[in-house]
Amino acid sequence: MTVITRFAPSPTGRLHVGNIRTALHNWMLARKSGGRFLLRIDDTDKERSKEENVLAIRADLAWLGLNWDSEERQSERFALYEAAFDRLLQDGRIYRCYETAQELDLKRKIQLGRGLPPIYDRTGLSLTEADHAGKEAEGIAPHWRFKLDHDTPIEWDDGIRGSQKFDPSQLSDPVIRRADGSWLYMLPSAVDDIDMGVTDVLRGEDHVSNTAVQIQMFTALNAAPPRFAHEALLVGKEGKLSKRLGSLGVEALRENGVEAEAVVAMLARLGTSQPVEPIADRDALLDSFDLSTFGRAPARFDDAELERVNAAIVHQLPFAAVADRLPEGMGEAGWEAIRPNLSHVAEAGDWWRLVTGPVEQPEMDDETRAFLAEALKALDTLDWSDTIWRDLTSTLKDSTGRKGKALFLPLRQALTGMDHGPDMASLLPLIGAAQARARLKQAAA
RNA sequence: GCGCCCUUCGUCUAGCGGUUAGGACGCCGCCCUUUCACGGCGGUAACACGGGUUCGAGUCCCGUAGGGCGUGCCA
Repeated sequence: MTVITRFAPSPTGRLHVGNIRTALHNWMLARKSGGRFLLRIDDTDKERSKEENVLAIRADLAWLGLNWDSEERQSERFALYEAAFDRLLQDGRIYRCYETAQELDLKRKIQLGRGLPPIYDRTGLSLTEADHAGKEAEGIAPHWRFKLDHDTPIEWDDGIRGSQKFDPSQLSDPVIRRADGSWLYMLPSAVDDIDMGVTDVLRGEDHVSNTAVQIQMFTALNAAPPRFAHEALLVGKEGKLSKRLGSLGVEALRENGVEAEAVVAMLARLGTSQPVEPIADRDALLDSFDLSTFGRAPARFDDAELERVNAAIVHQLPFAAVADRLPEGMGEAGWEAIRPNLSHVAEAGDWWRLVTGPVEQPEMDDETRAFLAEALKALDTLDWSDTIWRDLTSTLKDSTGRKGKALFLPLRQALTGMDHGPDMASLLPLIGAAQARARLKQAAA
């Protein structure tokens, strides 16, 4: 059977590392077996859903290379939810309630005060038709709850957490629809998973009790539940990295010059028993993807580690992958000479300036200037080639007797203006004969 | 408060009754490099605590401490 997974963000904000990780794992789960990966925009909440966020979510996923096979929007699927709602209503699995948010809050506080779990007391279930008529006469519309079947224990084999068991009587009947007719997450999600043929639901462990409830919804709708897997959440230094308070957004990562491949490589394996490695090859990552390697303890996300992975990824990037982000005129040879000194692609320009100039040379003493004049003369006797640095230094070594630092440091300083940087052997051919002469001349003067 | 999950080097983790407690990243050192970086090699470093069970416990049980999640007319 074809694996079908989905990523279902609500467009109430932008994606952050926690979201991305879940999206990535779902993408991997599908792609690994040639299955389908769906993007479902959970925008049932008109108030909080913003179109700009939908755009941003698409852009962020695209940037990460998490392509999706189809996109759906819950706001366009209300008819489906309506039908499921009617059916459940017919079957007596939905009932009307009238408590206000404040009343419910109070009830919970009282239960908590008594040391009891804050479970909805099902007052709505015992209302008579006369009660309902009375509310209607008062102009008070009901909100709706799904009635859990207390007699059937809930069980599933979680792809990460193993065997799970829930006693439905320890769960509140969830509100699935507000008085104004708008939908809450629970039912639409289950209905969509059925309708879209989702086979595997992989989400954060903050959803485990939702899964318990939704399994009863699947059953009530006469559908087989998908496979479920709940991954441990990521935590940061400050504590949790929740979807609400998430600090690290994709846009921030991008602005900081982090490569998409670095984000993917790190998030793919963080919290699994496989080491986080700078793997830029998606297929290699896919091959090693395995839910059984996922840990059950929250993993710490460290942005310093992401930076390290990023640097390692940058060192592997081929010229073609970055050509459009490099300074004007910087070819493949330039990229390969400079690449090992970078932690971000954007820094390429800083080093490239050593080639294009102008360079600012440090103060030289008389003796050094004399040596550089000697170097200029030596340069004129040599054929300019890719081995020019070696030719020049060995010639000077013989003629001046200088060696080591005394030999190469003045040359590096005169030629690049700096006392460290990329390998001179690959840099000097890029600087070119004319510029090299000009710089030596200037330094020797 | 209650429920579920979790706790092994600094970090991510392997381990599924008998191990010199393994790997990866970091860190330290060495090599390479006439610089820095890259790369190569080596080293450092851990079973949260207290009780059990057992010939034997990182591994099983109970408790304590600590952490995560849930307990929403959020998703």
